[in-house]
Amino acid sequence: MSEETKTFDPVLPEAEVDFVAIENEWLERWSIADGDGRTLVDRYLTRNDGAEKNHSFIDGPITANNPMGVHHAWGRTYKDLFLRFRNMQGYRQRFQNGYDGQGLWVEVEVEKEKGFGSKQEIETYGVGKFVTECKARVDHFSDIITEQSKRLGYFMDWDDSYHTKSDENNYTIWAFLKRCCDNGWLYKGKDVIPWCPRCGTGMSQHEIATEGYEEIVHPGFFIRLPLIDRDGESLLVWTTTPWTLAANVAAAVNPDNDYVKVRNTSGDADHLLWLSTNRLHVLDGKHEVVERAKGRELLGWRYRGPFDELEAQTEARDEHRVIEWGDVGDEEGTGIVHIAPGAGSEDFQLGQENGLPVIAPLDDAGVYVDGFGVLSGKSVDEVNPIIFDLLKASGVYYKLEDYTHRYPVCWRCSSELVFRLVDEWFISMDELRHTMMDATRTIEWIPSFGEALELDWLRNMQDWMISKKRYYGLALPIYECDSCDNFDVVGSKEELEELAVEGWAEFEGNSPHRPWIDAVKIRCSKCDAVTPRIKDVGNAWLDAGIVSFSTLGYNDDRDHWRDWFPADWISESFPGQFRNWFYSLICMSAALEGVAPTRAVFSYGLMRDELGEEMHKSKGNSIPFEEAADKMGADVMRWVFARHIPQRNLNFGYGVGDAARRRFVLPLWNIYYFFTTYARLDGWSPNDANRRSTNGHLGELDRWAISELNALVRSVTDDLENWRIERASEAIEVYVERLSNWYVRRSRRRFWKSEDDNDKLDAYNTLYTCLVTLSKLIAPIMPFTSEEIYTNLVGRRDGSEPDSVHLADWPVADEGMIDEDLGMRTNLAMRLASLGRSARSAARIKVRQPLNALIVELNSRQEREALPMIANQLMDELNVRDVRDTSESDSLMAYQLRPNLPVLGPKYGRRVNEVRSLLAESDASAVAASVRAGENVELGDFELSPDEILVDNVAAEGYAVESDGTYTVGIATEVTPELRAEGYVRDIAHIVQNMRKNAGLEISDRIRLAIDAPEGSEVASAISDYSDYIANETLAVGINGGIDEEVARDRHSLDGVEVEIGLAKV
RNA sequence: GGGCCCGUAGCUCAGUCGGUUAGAGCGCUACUCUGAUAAAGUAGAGGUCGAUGGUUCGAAUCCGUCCGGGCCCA
Repeated sequence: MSEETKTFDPVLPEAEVDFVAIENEWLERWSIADGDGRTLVDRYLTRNDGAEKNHSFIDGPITANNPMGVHHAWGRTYKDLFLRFRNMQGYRQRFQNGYDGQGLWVEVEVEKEKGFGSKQEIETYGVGKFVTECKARVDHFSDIITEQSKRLGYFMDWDDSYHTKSDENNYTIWAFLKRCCDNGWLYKGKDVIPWCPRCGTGMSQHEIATEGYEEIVHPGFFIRLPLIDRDGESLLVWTTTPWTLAANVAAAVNPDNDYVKVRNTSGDADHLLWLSTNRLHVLDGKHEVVERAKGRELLGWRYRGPFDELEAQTEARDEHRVIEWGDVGDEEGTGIVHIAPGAGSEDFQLGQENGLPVIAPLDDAGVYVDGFGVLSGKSVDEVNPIIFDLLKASGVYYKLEDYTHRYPVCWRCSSELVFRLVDEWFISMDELRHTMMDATRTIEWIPSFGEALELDWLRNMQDWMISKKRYYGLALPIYECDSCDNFDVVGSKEELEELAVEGWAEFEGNSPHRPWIDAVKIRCSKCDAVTPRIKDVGNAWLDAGIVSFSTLGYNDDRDHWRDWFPADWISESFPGQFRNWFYSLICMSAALEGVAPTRAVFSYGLMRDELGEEMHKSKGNSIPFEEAADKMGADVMRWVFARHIPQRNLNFGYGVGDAARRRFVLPLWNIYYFFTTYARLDGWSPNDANRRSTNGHLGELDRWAISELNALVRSVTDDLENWRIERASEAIEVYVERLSNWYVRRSRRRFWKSEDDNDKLDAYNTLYTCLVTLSKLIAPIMPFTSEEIYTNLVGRRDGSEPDSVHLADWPVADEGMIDEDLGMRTNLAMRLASLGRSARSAARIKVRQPLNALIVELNSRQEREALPMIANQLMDELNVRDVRDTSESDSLMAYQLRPNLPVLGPKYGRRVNEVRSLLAESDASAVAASVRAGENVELGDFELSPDEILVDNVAAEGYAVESDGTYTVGIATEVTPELRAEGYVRDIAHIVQNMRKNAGLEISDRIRLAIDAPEGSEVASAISDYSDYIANETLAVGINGGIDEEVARDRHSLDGVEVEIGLAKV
């Protein structure tokens, strides 16, 4: 096929184009294998395989527990677009997606499916079956997310996704834990954690913070704690959890607060009560204060506990005393707090600091253990009445009232949580903390406040509790000896095989999960006893934190690992990640290698609905990903994400999608549609002959478009290299807007009037270059639309260019094409044209009516010199015969003077105000003349140079004047008979154009015209004087030469003169 | 109690290394333009730039304090 016959495929106008259908077509085409069995995605992924330079990305694993929502699409868009950008730049990259698929979250969902309500039911069902189903669930949803991601246009090596449940991941964590153990960081400790008595499991702080609080009415229960060495005196304490009283060990006061001793003056005067000065209103009856004291004076006082007779109180019985705690407030209760270290998290901390005994009253089902008298064997939900009775009997009961507060509940079954003492395994942070903080400081945090957030967390973090008493998760390779106090940690599968003394055959062939792994036993390294693995599984953040090692072959290909570690960047939403993934990633990297796992962290905020409300399925305001993809399209969605400032929360919905479509996608498409429509009509294609400028040098407008394009390439590249995606996309949007509303609008006639073939070729060439380059710039953000445009313009015709925009090289700015002066004067032209239109509008003279002159007031010599170069554009744009600057027509303008503050301020300081008033009093036109002439101006004590005074035009005789504070234009308003005649002619041409369009004529159809105007009228003579012009404008081959088969006829009134026009197709 | 982010038009948000009359888009109103046409342009209406004190010739912008919203930690 010869070059001449190649043309672009027809393009649908925006009103008819179906972007979603285009996206689905591309998904299809991208997945079709070529002759070598490779799809376009394959070719994209391997594009830079031989490249020297690489750019390493490590994916934070997505929870494969449910289908992904639009909020995931947000984060995945960032990942995809930065990967695409670097791929086009030629960097060798890894395209490995990650799936998080171990831990309680998965268990919970499977339990829901099965209708399980407790751990017991899992045991009964069979741990093996249960774990197998957990794995199946993860596989199921990772498949779904993979398909969803493809729909988003996310190009990844989907067959190579890593899974945190994989053997490799689990065994690499073993190696990490072994290292921790060797360093002496791993230990077994106790902690009091929130616990669901019904489900029999602990809750992490994270699980509670997310959704686990409800308004609950509890007893607000006041009791007396009689003081041992102060007869008749008691501490008054208050609690909302009476069941914890049996575990009471101490009472806490704030040493800085004020306390009082009071006597009841209206009733029972026997008991003197101590409480906070600010809590006197909680007392029943009338009271008098008999003593005042600071909290610190109460410290050490011993008291009799409410349940001292219980066996469980043996250790604490003689220890009950008042201790200090700075967090005790006086906003609720009595200002004296009952402390039960075995039944409250803060109580436990305080107990540890004060060396208090710990009394743990509950078993894992929330039932009192032995040693609690009548309470033993009773559930925590049923003991309140018993406790009230017991304390009434012992005389310390004071009063009971209802108290409503927010209290943690189980996010699964809504049971009220209790706090329970458990054995857990920890990694000590004492030695790691500083390594981690140093590593954090080497990372570039985007946004920068991320560093402060991470450091804040690291400063305050406690030791990492890594164990969980559950079933499906990392099998902690800890073997705790029953016979002595030793424990061993196994660092690899091979090591385990070597150490195994029983159960290996049973385990072999299975993943290192419960229950299979539990069959294997080793010998205690200290006493030789046969030792089983502890039952606990690992904290899920171990699974995600290890991936900078496990996915890069740390254990078996160290060179490969070194090639890709540390990552150049990672990216996740920041809420939560500072104490989760970022934390665990940094922790494990610091522990194993003493360095940061990544050079940069790019993070972003939360997605909300369009009203700023949190998205919830139950609220009905969440948007399923598929629905959004079908309704707004992936590209529009991605553009919304790209335009958003990442660190801010994103209010997302169909409204913002539609705004992005109208603001950016449609204008871009319109340019593309316009270009291809005319190129097809003219048979223009980008062959070698057509791609050369036949004029030798391009005109002002073309050079501007190219100059701005190169400036755009430069800034977008810089922005993307520095993570400023919102600026890159904004710059592209601004460019497209100006290309559309200045370049194309100003150039339209060049495409459809063949007055100058060379000029027309320049226009095609220029717009072609702009569109092709734009398609590459938007390729990372909008993979579908860019591909559609690029392949039509380039991919299917030019063998020297890649056939897909996703295989194209990222454009490099040609600095030589960037002309700052040209940019300045085009901005000036746009500004002056806008002011000119405004002036016309104010004078109510439409643009179609030619006028004689536009006078402009400029601010610098540079601008005055530029004016002749943009005069033609202004004449055309504003339909005026002449453009002059005020230096040639002083008398037409009046002046107003303003001080140039940025110059004067630093020079004169507070005396600026004197200059201001002197200027106001001066002879404005005389000063303006001096400024214009470049002469200094003397005002009072000041001698001001021309650049220190700004001159505005405020009025003009016979001119419509507009000013924007920087520039002023005046447009001559006189309409001479000659100008009026030209106006009529343009009106008629316009009417005919509309008739052509309404009659359904093609743009290139020739016509015959019959125009009747009253004889002797100005309109009639204008028509005959300018018949050539009318014919040329409307593609008429004859006017008033008689017409056959008329297709349109219309009557119009021009200045009250009736004109009738008939039109026929040739 | 501590750390961090945010507060600008009816809505969504730019702007903030101090500078003259604080902007855009959407929405509303009027007018104009029209061979990209369900686009575009011009104008109007709409603001205590959260409050307050300070620094400065000059503060939406810098600093202090406070208020409100949010995230995290305790």
